[in-house]
Amino acid sequence: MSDWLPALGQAPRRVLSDNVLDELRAVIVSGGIEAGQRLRENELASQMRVSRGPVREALVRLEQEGLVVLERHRGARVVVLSRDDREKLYRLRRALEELAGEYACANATEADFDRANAVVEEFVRSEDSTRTPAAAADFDIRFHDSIYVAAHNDPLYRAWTVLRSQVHYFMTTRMMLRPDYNETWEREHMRLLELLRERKKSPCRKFIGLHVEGSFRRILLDQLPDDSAHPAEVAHDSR
Amino acid sequence: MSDWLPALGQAPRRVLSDNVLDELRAVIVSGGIEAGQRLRENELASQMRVSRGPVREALVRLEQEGLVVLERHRGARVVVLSRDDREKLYRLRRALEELAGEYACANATEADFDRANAVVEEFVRSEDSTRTPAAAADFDIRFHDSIYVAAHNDPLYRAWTVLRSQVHYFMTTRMMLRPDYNETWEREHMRLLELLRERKKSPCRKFIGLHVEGSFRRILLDQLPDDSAHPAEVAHDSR
DNA sequence: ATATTGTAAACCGTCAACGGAATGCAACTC
DNA sequence: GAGTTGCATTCCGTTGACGGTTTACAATAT
Repeated sequence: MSDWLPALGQAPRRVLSDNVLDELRAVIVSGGIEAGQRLRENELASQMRVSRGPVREALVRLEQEGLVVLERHRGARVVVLSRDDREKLYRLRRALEELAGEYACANATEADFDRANAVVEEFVRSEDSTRTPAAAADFDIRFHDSIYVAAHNDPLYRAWTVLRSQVHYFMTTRMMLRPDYNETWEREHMRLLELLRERKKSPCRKFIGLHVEGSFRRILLDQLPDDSAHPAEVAHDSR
Repeated sequence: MSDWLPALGQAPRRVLSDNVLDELRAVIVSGGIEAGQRLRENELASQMRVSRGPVREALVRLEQEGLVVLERHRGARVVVLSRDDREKLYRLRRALEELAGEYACANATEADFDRANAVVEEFVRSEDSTRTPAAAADFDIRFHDSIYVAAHNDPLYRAWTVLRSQVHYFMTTRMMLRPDYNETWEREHMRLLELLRERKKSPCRKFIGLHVEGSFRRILLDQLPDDSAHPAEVAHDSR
């Protein structure tokens, strides 16, 4: 076997359902579809110029990610997260991410840190005008995802996968960009990277706990006290 | 609307892929298929007398549960868990279950406790001769699942779903039934139920942490020091 | 004999059509 | 007129077939 070639990474082996999945997820987490709205297989399929097969597969995966709720013979709806769900979500996220921090301290490589750092730098370089809530949420998810990757912990990453899209969705739809958002974001995430590089588990865990809780509180406090912002709910079909 | 009927629970609305999923999961977690073995869609479909559609859907769900690994154009294999994976799995399970205990203290109803208790009683009533590793693992999973149910925490339950089958699989394939297994199992789980009924979060968290860690250690210590028990691994197709 | 290339079979991804369940609306009853 | 029942439409679950990728094997060259 000859391996003298300049390490060309393996060719991407994507299939239609992968694209459908990515497209649907992107649209939903960016707030492009109202919560509770029905997702008709035929509609999605014809709109994306594919058959219903790949769409069905993507919907099953989206259900696993918690973005979509499937009911037998009744079709799919975009998930509706109650305030209670969101609190539980963040409490769980905190527990997972504290663990991720510890594992990252133990297992992260320089390449891992570089990838995480690249996200921060891309955020800093990005134009102010592009800083919509959706864009900011994207950056945040990408950074924290890179921490889970750096943990090199498969079961943990799979658990994060179950929360990630819901967190992303939640952030996009409820984030308010305060004036000090950019500065705070940059500072906290760079500090976290420093702590990880020092590979001291306990301080990492504490910082991450505070960071996750803080971001949740910031998002919540900018909002109305209850769910009155979501008056539509499920209700009768709104086509 | 008349609702005078004696509360007959909603009819089960199952479809073929549900049955395929349950059947496949049951076979895999009971150790009926070797780790790393290929799962051919055609083979499964014809054996279960369904078309490939429901099989494909079940396989996607099994991948989400971590029991199966899908590779594009290459098909599905039963997952192979390394010792490292198993350690990470149990560390994560511990974190989740500690959380579940706290939430169960806050949210569990009497009906929840009854259901959990029913599992313990069924275990006690069961014949000694039926206590195979697979049967014991079933009981254990059922009990702990009822704790997660009692927590009334959807995101947490979904995270548990991602681990449950792997834990189940792990327990079945590696458990040794020591002479004192029955007594220990009964005692520890009844004690846990007591603590939950007292609704004191901190003692619950501590007990659950020790319980999960203890069961992991018991399983591991009865085994060989490394993975030499799994010599097959992936390797070339063994049909 | 070893390594490489060509070839055929096996298998997966996708599609389109069929049958059945669910939903909404109209007709009907009381 | 309020509530119920029947009906038609819509949509989902399932199937079988087709095309492309992968894998295993045989043929060829070195």
